[in-house]
Amino acid sequence: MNDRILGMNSDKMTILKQTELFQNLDEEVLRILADHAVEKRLDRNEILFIAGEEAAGLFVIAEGAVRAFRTGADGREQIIHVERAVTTIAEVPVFDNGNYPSTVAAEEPAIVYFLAKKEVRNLCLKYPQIALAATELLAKRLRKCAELVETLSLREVGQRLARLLFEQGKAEGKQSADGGFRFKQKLTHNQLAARVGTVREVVTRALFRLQNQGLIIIEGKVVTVPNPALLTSYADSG
Amino acid sequence: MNDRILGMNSDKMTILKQTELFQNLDEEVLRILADHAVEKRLDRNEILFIAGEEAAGLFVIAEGAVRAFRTGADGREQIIHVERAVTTIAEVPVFDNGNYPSTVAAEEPAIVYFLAKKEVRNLCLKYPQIALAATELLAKRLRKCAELVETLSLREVGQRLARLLFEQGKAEGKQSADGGFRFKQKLTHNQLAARVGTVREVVTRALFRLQNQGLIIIEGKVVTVPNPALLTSYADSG
DNA sequence: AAAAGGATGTGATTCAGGTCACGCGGCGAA
DNA sequence: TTCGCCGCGTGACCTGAATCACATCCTTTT
Repeated sequence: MNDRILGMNSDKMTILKQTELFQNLDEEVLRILADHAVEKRLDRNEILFIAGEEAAGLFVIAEGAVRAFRTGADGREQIIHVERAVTTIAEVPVFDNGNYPSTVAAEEPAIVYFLAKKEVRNLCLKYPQIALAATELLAKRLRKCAELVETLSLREVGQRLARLLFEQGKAEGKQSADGGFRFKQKLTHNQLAARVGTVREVVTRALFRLQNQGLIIIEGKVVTVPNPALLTSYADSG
Repeated sequence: MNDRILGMNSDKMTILKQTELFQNLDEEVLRILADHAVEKRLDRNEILFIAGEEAAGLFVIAEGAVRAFRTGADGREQIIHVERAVTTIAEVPVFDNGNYPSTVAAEEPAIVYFLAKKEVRNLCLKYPQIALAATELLAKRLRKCAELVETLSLREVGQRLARLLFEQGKAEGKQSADGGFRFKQKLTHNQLAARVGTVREVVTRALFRLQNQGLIIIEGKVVTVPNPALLTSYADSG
């Protein structure tokens, strides 16, 4: 039993260690942190917390992926960002002492560890590197968020979609010999819509338009971007 | 001369001291910081830096106000946030080492102090309270930004406008006896449009609709919100 | 006080994108 | 294998918003 607990916690420790926030902590501290981490498993689409709820702490995504989103009056979701293992989520309320800023649900089945706000703050006071890491993390998030604002406000759906596909390609895609991307699309049109800020039908149509313009090729679930540069330039202007 | 410089710098020091980021620093450090701060005056609408430019450091807004925005292909501006004296701006690139995430221009004539990235980072390493303050600042910004994303994506213009007016009222407005707000609108329809993510004409019309629904009363530049609760509830749902 | 330049109201028009309503095909559960 | 749920494709339609084009109006400048 003791053995099992130790085993579990060293698992947790190795997870925590992979986190941008806690990577610099030494063994001892990690162990303490791991001892306080409460594990929770999430089914796909299970909700972890809801925007506006009082925030007790943050979560480490140990396995799987989650999405942070806001829900409109009509039930439509706008995804703010998606995070996959291993990262933290819900740092914002830990540092600004507010409620959860968005709803978070499992995009894929996930395992998360809960860490109380107080723990994390204490750590920050004691180990400034964490605070530093946090600033970097938050700054990156903020940058992305500002970009999202721009595209939502200033670009049209086709362009937003183009950008998303480009990013997916760059991240997951292999370069074809000629410099093109090719990757398997794991998202449904509905999911794409939620990221791009629209609805399913519009995505379907926009994808066809992109194809007709020769910017992408879709065969089943496989997306090919023959000329990534063209795709971005489309995303950025007209 | 020496005297004058000292005078100027103690001015700067008192400004820096009012900043969320540097408020906890002691005299000595503030003095060093002030010595390195380069002052710059901005006319209304003068541009301080442009999105995508390499970022050399952050700015302290000593006087006036600036807006951070993104420009669309057609030249339309989407304001991300507005900051007025005394605060810092452009912290993001200091902490994540990227370029400036948005363009910043003077909303009102302004005086700013430039602080090199390196300075600020060194301070963070030496005085963890700054890093802590930075996390709080960034977290707040991020929260606001996420809210902006939500309204842009999920609410319509009338609602966004309603929310903006409500916030203005809450911030600048006096409570009438009956609990209503009343304040002088300092923004033109164009400026409102840039914040709310639309164009002038649409703002004009949306304002009339809000009036017809009895949510606000506009007399010249004076806006009255008879029932703030009604206004928010409109902003949040239907 | 005249001129110039914003700021504002308003109609007409166009259009992207959201809504509805189906049909169809695939895939997993029973 | 069959049933039923999703995910996808599509046409018809509706509507919020952007665009264009003017006509005031109000300040600010000269």
